[in-house]
Amino acid sequence: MNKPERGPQARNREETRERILAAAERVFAEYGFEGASLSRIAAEANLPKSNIVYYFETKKKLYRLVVENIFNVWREAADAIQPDNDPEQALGDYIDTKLELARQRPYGSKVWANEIIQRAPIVQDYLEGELRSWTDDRIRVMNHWIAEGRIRPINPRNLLYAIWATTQHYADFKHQIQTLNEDKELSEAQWQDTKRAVKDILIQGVALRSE
Amino acid sequence: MNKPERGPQARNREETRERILAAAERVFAEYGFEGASLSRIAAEANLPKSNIVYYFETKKKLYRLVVENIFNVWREAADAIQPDNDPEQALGDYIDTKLELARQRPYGSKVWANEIIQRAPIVQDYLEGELRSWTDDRIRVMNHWIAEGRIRPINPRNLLYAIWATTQHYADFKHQIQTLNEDKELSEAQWQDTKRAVKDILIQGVALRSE
DNA sequence: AAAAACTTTGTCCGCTCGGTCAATAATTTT
DNA sequence: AAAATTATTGACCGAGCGGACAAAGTTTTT
Repeated sequence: MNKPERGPQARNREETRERILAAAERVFAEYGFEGASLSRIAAEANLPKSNIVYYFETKKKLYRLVVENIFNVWREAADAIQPDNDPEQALGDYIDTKLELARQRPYGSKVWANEIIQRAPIVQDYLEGELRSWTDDRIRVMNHWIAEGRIRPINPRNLLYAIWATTQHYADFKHQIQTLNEDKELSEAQWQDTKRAVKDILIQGVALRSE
Repeated sequence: MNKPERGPQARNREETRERILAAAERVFAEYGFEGASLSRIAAEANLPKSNIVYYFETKKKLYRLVVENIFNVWREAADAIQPDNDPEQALGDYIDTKLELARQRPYGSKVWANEIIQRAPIVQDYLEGELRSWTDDRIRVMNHWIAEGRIRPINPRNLLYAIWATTQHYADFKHQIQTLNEDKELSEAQWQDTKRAVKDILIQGVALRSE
């Protein structure tokens, strides 16, 4: 009856699950939910297809886990958006972290984008629950900043969307950016440039003119 | 031999093609290239599947036309980005037009997003040809503006990406925005707000501080 | 009005899909 | 070491896929 004794089997089980999840993130990102096939995911993970089904039961359940993963990562990135923090600093940190995630986890971002483009057929409940309350919290903070005259009175919702759009663009449209960069990945220096430019544009957009 | 006499047949032919293209835009947008099926497109267009094949031969060719359509619409939207125009006016107009397109042609935008997310398996040649030269032209204009000290010295490429990302976000992530808006479509007033806010953020981001 | 060209549509095909299942192998519990 | 549990895998299934094709209907050209 006692399972959680973490024998070699349990460890391997977790490793295999992670490997499948990583493969699934890549494949879902590049083909969308319907376009991704279990056999492609299996090939990517170097496992037979039946093994995937054994661990995750259905394609839909596997997909949901992938989507929830990226959402949770993003959620943590906004930790700095708190009433008492300096707005420009907090938003700058948020943008930095978000861009870093676009760089490190582009597949997750693409899966999310795909799911939303297709009108969230699988995770709509997530949007109406966790995403909505999380977003409302951040907007409340930004309204607080505006009330205190610490940033320009810009609709926080549109500001938030601008941040999301701009940062995630570097993941979702990575291929286009690369093509427009002579087919080369962005260099370290270009990433630094990008972070500076994005913050520059967006932060100056909300900063008080008097500064 | 003479065909272009535009009899009732020719007119009907064009109507049918347009109906299929419109249906295909919607279906490709919501399911991606692989997820979209010819039978779904056919059902959406109220035609038998064979008819689609008759007019467009293959799914791929039909898809390409859909993608080229939206690209051409977007291309025209940037007409105002010319060296002699006022930068803030020109960029503001571009943003306005781009947002209006996000509102009126969300499906086209979604198809484009899907194609890029999936690394442009069908239209890569387009990216390397028309998109690249078009983009370089705009960047040249913006560098000209910077050299003349008419906008802040922000990397034009990042600025362009910020504009694309932010405007297209309102099409591609329309469903998410709607969910965060109490499941209601944006009202006319909200669209006006959005246009103002987006321009406010991005234009203030490039505007000279001295103004 | 006969012939030619174009359009519409139903049927059919080989293939891949998500998922089931049973056989087997490996590990853990008794 | 026997029994029970967990993990791995190949064979298989009905369904839907993109597309080929031929028959029938319509329009245009002779």
